[in-house]
Amino acid sequence: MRDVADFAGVALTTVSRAFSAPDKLSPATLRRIESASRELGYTVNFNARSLRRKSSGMLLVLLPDIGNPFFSLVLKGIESAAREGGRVLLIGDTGSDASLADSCAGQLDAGAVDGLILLDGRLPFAPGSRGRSRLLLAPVVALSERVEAASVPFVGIDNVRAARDVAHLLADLGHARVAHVAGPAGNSLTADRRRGFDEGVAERGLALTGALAGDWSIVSGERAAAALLAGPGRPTAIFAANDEMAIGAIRAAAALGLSVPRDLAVVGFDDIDFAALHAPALTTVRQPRFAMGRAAVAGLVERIEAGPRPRPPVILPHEIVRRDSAGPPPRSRRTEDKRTPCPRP
Amino acid sequence: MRDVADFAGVALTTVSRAFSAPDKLSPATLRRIESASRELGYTVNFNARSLRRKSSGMLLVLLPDIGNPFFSLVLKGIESAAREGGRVLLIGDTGSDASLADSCAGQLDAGAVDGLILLDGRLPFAPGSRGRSRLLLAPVVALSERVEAASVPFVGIDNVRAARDVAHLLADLGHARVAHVAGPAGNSLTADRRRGFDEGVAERGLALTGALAGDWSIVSGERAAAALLAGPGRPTAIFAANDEMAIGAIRAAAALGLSVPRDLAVVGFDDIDFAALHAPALTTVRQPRFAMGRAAVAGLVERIEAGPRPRPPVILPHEIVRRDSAGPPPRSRRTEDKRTPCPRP
DNA sequence: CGTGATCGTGAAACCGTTTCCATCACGCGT
DNA sequence: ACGCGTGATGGAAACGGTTTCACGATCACG
Repeated sequence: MRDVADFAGVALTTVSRAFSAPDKLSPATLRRIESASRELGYTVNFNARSLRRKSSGMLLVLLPDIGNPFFSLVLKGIESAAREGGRVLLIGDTGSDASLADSCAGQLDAGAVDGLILLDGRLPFAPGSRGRSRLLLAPVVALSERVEAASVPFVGIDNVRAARDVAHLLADLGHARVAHVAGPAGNSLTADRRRGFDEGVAERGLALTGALAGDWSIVSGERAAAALLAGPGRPTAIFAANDEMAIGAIRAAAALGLSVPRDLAVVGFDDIDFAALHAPALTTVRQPRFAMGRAAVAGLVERIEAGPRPRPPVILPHEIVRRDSAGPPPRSRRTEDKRTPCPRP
Repeated sequence: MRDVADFAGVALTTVSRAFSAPDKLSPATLRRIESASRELGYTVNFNARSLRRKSSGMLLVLLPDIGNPFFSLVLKGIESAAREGGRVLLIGDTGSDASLADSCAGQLDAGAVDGLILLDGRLPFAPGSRGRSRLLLAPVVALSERVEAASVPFVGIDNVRAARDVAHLLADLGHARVAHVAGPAGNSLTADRRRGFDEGVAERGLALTGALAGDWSIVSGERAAAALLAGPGRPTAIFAANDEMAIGAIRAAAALGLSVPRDLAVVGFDDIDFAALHAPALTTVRQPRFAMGRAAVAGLVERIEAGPRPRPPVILPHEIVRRDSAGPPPRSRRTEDKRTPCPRP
C-alpha cells in the first residue's frame, strides 16, 4: 500500500480510502491510484482488513449433509443473498459429529466469520456451556429446522400446517387408511410433521394404520414402508416426511408388486429437484427453498448490524404440489367389501 | 492475551506458544494457560494470526453447481482431508458466471485463502491477463476436470480409458449398434469420454448410430436420447456421459414404450449415490470420488508447502459397476431379420 | 560441581488496514 | 477583503496476535 501511495504520489490514507470508500475521493486521484495499483499488482489484504475492521464479511453455514438434495437450492439462495450483500460463504459439513460443529462454531469467537446459519437442528456446544451461552447472543439464525433455544431467530415454513394439509389432501382423494414414514426422533421437523399429520388425520376421521421412523434416506424409507405395508390393515396411502423416503416407499411398494399410484398413494415433503422427474412424479409439499436461503441471510445480516434483539420467526408459505404419485384409493377396497364385485378390466 | 498471561502468571510469549506450538511447553504450564483462557473466555483471533502468518489455513473450492450429486462425495473427501490437516473449507458456487469465479479466485491474491481447488474446468481470469498468469504459479489444483493450462496439477481418473471400457462392455454384451449422449461441448470430460467411447467402438467393430450433446441434466439426457432413439437404425445401447443423463435416457426410452434393460441398454458415468437406487439400477463407471477429494487436498497442500514445482497428474483407478440397466440386446433384432418370427408373449 | 538440555521471560519489531484528527485549499456570502 | 463551511488529503496511532533474540532459571545427570 505504501508503494502504491508513493507511486501515485498520494498518502497512504488516500490509497486506503480508494478501496474502502471510493466516492470520498476526487475522480482524478481515484483513477491515479487505480492505475498505480494495477501497475504494481496490488490487492487489498483480506486478513489485515478483517483484523482492523473486526469483521470479515464471511458467513458460516453449518449443515449435516452437503449431499442432501434439499440443501442445494437453499444454499443457492443463501449464496445469492450473501453475494448481493458483498459477503462470502463458508460451508461446514458437520456430518454426525457434534464436536466438529463446535469447532466450526468456534470460528465465530475467533472472529473468522461474522455470523452463523444453522441448517442443522442442533445448536453447537453443550447446553449450559460457556460456548452455548455466547452463541445465543451471537449473530446466529436457524434455517428450516428450529433449535431448542427460542432466542435464536428462525426461518422456515409451518411444518405442522403443511403436514395437516397433506392429511386433508389424502382425505379429499378418498383415502381412509393412511400411514406415516417419519423422520428420525428428536428432530423438530419430524415432530412437527408428525403432529400436523396426526391432527389432519383426526380432523378428517382417517385411520392411521402405523407410523415408523426413517433417517431421511431412501433405503430407510423403503424399509419403513415395507413394514407398514406388510402389517394388517394395509394403508392405501403413505405420507413420508421427506421426498427421499417417499421414493423409498415407492420402491417398497414395487417390491411387493404394488404400483404407485394405482395401488398406493405416496406423498413426500420438500419438493427436491428430482421429485418432478421421478417416475411416478412425486406429489409433495414444496418448500420455498431459495427464498428461505435468502430470508436467512437477510435475518442474519440484520442481527449482525442491529444486535441480538429478539425477532419473530419468519414463516414462509409452502405449497402442495400435486403430481402423479398420489391418486384415489384402489377399487379393490370396494371389492373387498363384496358390494360391487366387478371384473378386472 | 495479555490478560490470560497475567492470569496464568506466565509471559505473553508463553501464551502464544501454548496455542501455536503446545508441545514446546511443559504440560503443567499448558494446563494452566488453558484453564486461564477458558476462565477468561479467550480465543485466538483468527484474523490477527492469519495476518501475521501470511496464511489463513483456508482452502477455496470452486464448483459450477453445488447441487450436482457428483460433487457431494468429492466434497466430503476434500473436507475430511482438509480437516485432518487443520484446514478450513470455503466453497464457492460459481454457477455459469465467469466474473463470479474471478472474484472468488481474487481471494487468493487477497490472502484470504491459501489454495484453490477447481472442480470447474474453467480457470478463472481471462487467458493472458495478469490474474491468470499469477494463478498459474499459485497453489491451485484441478479436480476431475482438467484445465487448459498444463502447469496446473490435476487429480482425476482416466476418462478416455473408462469410456473405452464401456464400449467394450457393450460389445461383450452383444450389442452392435450403440449411441452416445455426450456432455456439453468445450468440456474436457465430454471430449475424453467421447474419444474413449469412439476408440472402443472402433476397436470392437461396433456401429455408432449417433451422438448428441446434453448439459449433464436429466432433461437434457432425455431429450438427446429421445432424438437418438427416434432416428433410423435405432441403437440397442446408449452410453451417457453421466448418470443423470443416463436416467434421462431411461425416461426417454420409457416414453417410447421401451423398457430398460429389455429393449435398450443404458450405461451411465460417475456412480452417483442414486445410481444404485434407481429403478432399474444403473450400470455405470464408478469414480473414486472420496479418494479424489482427498488426493486433491494432498496435492494442494504439497503445492502450498513446496511451491509451484510441476507435478505429474494423479490418475486414480475407476471401476465399471454392472447393475441392471445394461443387458444383452433385445431378441427383436432377430425378428426384424424375419428369421424366427415369433408371436409376442 | 560442571554441563547440557529444557522451559520460560521481556522487549521489540512486524503484518497491512482503518480511522481519528488535523491541515489545506477553494469558493461563497456578506 | 474576510471569515467560514466544505471536501479532499495527510500523519500517526491503533488493531491483536506472532516471531525473534538474548538471556535467566531450573533440573537431572555424571
